[in-house]
Amino acid sequence: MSTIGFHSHNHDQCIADTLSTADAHCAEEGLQFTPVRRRVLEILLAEHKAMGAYDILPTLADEGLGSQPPVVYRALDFLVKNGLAHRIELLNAYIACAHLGRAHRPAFLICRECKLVAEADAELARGRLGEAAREAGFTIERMVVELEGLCPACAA
Amino acid sequence: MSTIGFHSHNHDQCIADTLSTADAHCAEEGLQFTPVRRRVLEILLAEHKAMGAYDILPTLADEGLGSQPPVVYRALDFLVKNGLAHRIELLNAYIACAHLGRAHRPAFLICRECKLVAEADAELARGRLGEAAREAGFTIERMVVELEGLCPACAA
DNA sequence: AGAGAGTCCGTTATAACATATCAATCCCGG
DNA sequence: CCGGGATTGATATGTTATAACGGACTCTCT
Ligand SMILES: [Zn+2]
Ligand SMILES: [Zn+2]
Ligand SMILES: [Zn+2]
Ligand SMILES: [Zn+2]
Repeated sequence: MSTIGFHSHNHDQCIADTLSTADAHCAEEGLQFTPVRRRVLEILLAEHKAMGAYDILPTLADEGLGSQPPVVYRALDFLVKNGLAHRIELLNAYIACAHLGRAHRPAFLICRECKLVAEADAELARGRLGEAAREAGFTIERMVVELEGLCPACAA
Repeated sequence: MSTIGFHSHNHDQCIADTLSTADAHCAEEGLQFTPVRRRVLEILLAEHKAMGAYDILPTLADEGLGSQPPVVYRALDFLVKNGLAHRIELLNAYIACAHLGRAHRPAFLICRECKLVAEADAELARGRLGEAAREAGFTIERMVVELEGLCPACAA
């Protein structure tokens, strides 16, 4: 799994691909990909950066899609629950999933300088830590792995 | 490194040891371990659970040690900066360090049922994930590893 | 002693993030 | 057409965190 986000790429294509994959996924699963939900995903997709709920809200409001916090939080809950977006705990913010369609346990690389967020694979972290948890009798239900630091561009 | 928190242990001793280690550490480093700061650490030490700033505040207020949010946040910042406590991002809460004095990169096992938090070693997670970050050109400055699940007692 | 710097603390106000609740609407199968 | 489930609208509130300013104390240098 690559760490999309720090690599330069055709981002318009990246957006289009993700949206069509999301459409297909929701159709398959019988999920209602409503205008609010779709637009929130589009807004998140604009950049590979995390956005707070209150960053998203004004855009939604301008477009007449709802102007109160619950509207955006409900949409974000839907996206997160269905794997279309992820919540970044370190930032209290949300980001579109960069690996839509592929089952994955995300880990995040967060640049403290430019705020870009790349998505990597947390399975890579599980090995010995998973063993340690098992030895402690702990049942892992959710892993949060977030690495803060400097992306290649900002380190240079 | 053991995962203190889920094991039964002499907790009064656990508290006393940690406080005296903290006293010694602050003396060595020339840090001012003021009454507010010490009391906040004591409050955190009462249980191996994470507490929010606003859980701590009333106790402080009752004792005349400050009744406004900045008081407790400043104390928590001090404790976290100096390694005497850790912030749990998943819970927006704080916990006393269970491995005071030993250099460590903590990972947390958080029971969603009883809210106990155990501290394990995040180095265990670094191996292949660290490689992946390096390949992406990402410089890790801070790791947040938090595992939510069920502790042995609650799983039974 | 007095001036200046540094650190900590008290206080007010506000920012930022998130949810509870209830009513209205839409949509689809029976 | 009707009923139930999901979604949305709207108001209010709850929770977490910081900005900003001034006062108290201590230490140091002159
Ligand atoms: Zn892209
Ligand atoms: Zn960067
Ligand atoms: Zn620790
Ligand atoms: Zn438990």
